[in-house]
Amino acid sequence: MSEETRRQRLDEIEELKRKGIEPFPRRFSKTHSTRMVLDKYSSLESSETKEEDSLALAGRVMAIRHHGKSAFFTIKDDSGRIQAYIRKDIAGDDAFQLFKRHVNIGDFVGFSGFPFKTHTGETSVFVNDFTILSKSIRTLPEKWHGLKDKETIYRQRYLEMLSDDSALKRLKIRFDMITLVRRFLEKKGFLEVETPALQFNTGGASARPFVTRINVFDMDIYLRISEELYLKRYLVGGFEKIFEIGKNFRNEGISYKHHPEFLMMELYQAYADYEDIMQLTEEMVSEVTREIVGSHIIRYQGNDLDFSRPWKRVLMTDFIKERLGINILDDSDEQLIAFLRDHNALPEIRERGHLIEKLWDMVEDELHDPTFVIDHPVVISPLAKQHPHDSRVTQRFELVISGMECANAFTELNDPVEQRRRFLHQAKLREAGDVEAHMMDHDFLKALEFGMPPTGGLGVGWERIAMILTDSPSIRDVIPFPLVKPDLEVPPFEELDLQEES
RNA sequence: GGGCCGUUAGCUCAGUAGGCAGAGCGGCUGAUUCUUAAUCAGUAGGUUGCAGGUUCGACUCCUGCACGGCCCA
Repeated sequence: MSEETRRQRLDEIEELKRKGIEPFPRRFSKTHSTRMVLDKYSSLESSETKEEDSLALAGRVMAIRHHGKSAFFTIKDDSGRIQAYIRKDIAGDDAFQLFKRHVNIGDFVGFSGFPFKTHTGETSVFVNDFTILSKSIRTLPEKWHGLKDKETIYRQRYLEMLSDDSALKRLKIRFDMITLVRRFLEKKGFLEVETPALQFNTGGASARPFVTRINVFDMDIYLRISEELYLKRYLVGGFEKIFEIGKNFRNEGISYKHHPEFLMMELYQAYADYEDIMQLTEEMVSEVTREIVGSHIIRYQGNDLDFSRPWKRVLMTDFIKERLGINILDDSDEQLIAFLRDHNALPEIRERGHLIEKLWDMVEDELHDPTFVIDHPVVISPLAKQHPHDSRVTQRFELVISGMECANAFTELNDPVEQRRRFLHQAKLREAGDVEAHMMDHDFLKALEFGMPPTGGLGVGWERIAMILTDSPSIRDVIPFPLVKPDLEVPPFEELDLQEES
């Protein structure tokens, strides 16, 4: 097993130290990335060398092809891979022996040399000096098939990153996307702010929170389930255009589109309504996807999604009526229950809001192209302002892409009396056993009573959009270190190594 | 929570009617000064996820558990 290989490498490290060679030196002066060399010297002719140009590169050894007194090897850095060629007569006996005897796949190395192109036309670096930068004592995943085991990929994502260039690219897209969002919002005059993640009263969404313990107060405290109620306090305080990008935590199931800890972006704009926010959302998501994918058509899991503007809008009430024949505003609770029972989808809690959510769940996945689902019923929207033409619904929209809720927004409820009424209704639901109902938040109500301007607000689950942009089937593919049950197996040899070698 | 599938060398995977556990990559030794999944010769490496059961004999059949995946709720 690899324990043998590991043993050999540990011995090798000792051997190097005895020879006065440091297996873990402190720094290396690198002048070029692999990308820079490939870009700069692609125009060389085959077999052409450019000895006058001096290069210093560093990276991880990914492949070695020994040829007696010479060898080709490939290194990888964060810009890509390049081939290097080391020859005894050029690099010298010491450097060549060091390479030949002591370098393995997985080691970090640094070398200087000059560019050349092989007979077969591959841009390479001819090594004239060589050093080890960090010895690896475990064997890397297989060079051709890479890492396939999902469990290992999730538990040891670094192995997927270092062995699968497309994994690196996928994760980079996720982070690039967030950078683009920040740039877009700054350009629009939004200020990035922060709100507490530890909250005694967590609200702003229908979800079960994580409970933890704060020792100085000897009290239970929650991890936030949304940023909403604190961001609105900024509006009360006088900020007009703000956003926050941060982790939220919901103590719920894990699925291809749910993860207990996820990245949420929320944005609030004073004096705007949901119509303004819809325009902003469409512009923002379009710009970000265009920058990353460069097309209005995005291939996702075998389907083409059309991001061409303007995006379709459907009334939630109409869409459910059209697909299921149920009118969520006019039909009675009994009619909704009967329908859900017939479809074996009756939720545990038979409150109207839950019935409507369930009916919506049944049709949500029929929307593929980006679609705004608008004007949700008041009963499922306790923080949204009512529609001026129909007090049973709110000025709210959800952006659905490929059956996933990617964004949620509304004209924010800023009437403290109405907000109190909504909270009271939620409190009743909680008392009746609805663990996801909103908590009464007196501090927030007090803030509202000082006056909050008319405001449009938005929440975006960018990780779901990242799934689409990277054609990933699961949200865990764009979360670098997803939650997995801890591996309780303790390696038996930890103590042994230290004792034996000191 | 339910159903289905998976777990064999560091990695990717074979395997048998229930009868000595295999290959490739990687490692080690040697040959090799333009290779590129380099090649050639040799070689080491296994608690077959864990615990029980059936059996003369279990990687294989049965039960339970753990972890993971997919689907459903």
